[in-house]
Amino acid sequence: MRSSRQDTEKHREAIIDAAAKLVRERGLDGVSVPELMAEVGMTHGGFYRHFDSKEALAPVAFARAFSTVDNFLQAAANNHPDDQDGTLREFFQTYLSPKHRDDPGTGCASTALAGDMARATPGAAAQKAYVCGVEQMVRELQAVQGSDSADSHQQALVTLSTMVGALLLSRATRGNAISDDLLSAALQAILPKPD
Amino acid sequence: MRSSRQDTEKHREAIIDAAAKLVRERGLDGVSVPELMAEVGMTHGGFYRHFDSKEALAPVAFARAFSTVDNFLQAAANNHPDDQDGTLREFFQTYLSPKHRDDPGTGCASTALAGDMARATPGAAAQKAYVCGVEQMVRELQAVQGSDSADSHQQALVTLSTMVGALLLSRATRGNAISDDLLSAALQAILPKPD
DNA sequence: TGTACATCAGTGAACGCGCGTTCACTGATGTAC
DNA sequence: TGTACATCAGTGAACGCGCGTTCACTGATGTAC
Repeated sequence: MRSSRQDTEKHREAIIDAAAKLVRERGLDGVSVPELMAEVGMTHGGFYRHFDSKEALAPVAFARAFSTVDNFLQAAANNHPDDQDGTLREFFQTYLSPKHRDDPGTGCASTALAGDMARATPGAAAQKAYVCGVEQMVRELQAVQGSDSADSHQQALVTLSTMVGALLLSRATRGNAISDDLLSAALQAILPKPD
Repeated sequence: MRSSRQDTEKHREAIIDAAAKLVRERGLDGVSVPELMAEVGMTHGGFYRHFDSKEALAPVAFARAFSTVDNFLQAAANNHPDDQDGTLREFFQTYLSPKHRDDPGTGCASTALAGDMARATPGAAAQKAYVCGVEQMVRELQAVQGSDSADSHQQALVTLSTMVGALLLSRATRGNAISDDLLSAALQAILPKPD
């Protein structure tokens, strides 16, 4: 029954990947250990060979969850080399799309986990991972959005707030007209103005 | 042991008030029936004289939770009669304050419940109450913020998104420098420009 | 390279716990006369 | 207004359930020689 070291590492990665997805979809409390392990085709007992507790998994899963949104921005940047406006445009359009709204499991962790972190114990490892992810997202946004003005940090914070707020409200109101309106209104507001 | 009709109604209101507060602090899943009833000085069994189930309480508690933020705007309006800019200024300052961040139980329901509703079953009674509350908040914001332009509805949606996003991210990053920065950056961005 | 043995990844039954909910019971309230 | 009785708000023990976690066990993997 014992797995090889390679398989063990693969299993650990699979657990983290599954947790990163499920945690964004349902929150940490919404994912049980048996359920998580079933997702990767194992039984619950094995979980504790990889993590001391469910709590110990949280920061690792959160950090993994944040790596997805990086891909959003990087993909946009790759599609528009040396074109910051084009990069931003694609990034914003992807972020504030019905597709992203309807698929939180593969989407932005800042938005998906914000509600949980707002209630988490400040200073816990999970929150540290979350704050780290948000700060990195602000830095990346700031770098692409404009290093020209002195208040580019503030600008990035505002843009992120609008994005997170619109996406979360859009998810929360899904099935109603206002859900789409929130996405398109926010997109209009943050899209770089054409010259 | 039987309560009078007056007392019964008082108890029901106390349960709803307590639920409206606790649900904003910890989410619906974070509040147990025994805990809720203890908050109003009763035992859990009596809960089911007032509500068929915990699920049936949710929309009622949510609707109650939304009445608080109305007071934010109305209080600001009362302090600045016939002064929309002054009203908005006070409203935004109150909303994006460390005090509001640190006290979700008495604060805006749109923000406090957004994370839970993003994961709720669309169309459920709880979500209907939430959507209703958000729509009313947009309407009120639109009325105060400016009926001059044709896209005042869009403007209200964007402002709400920024407010909700900034407040939620600020809560989620509490204890870190970025938490205060998010509030002040968003406040700067949405405050009406002095003439 | 083969062999003997220790290691340990994963299994699944079992634990204590708190949850939402039920229900027999109590006794003050409300009603009928 | 008084009295007899039905009603029903609230109590608290008890239910089944799923949770996080533990642990004896299995047997393939890794290691020592």
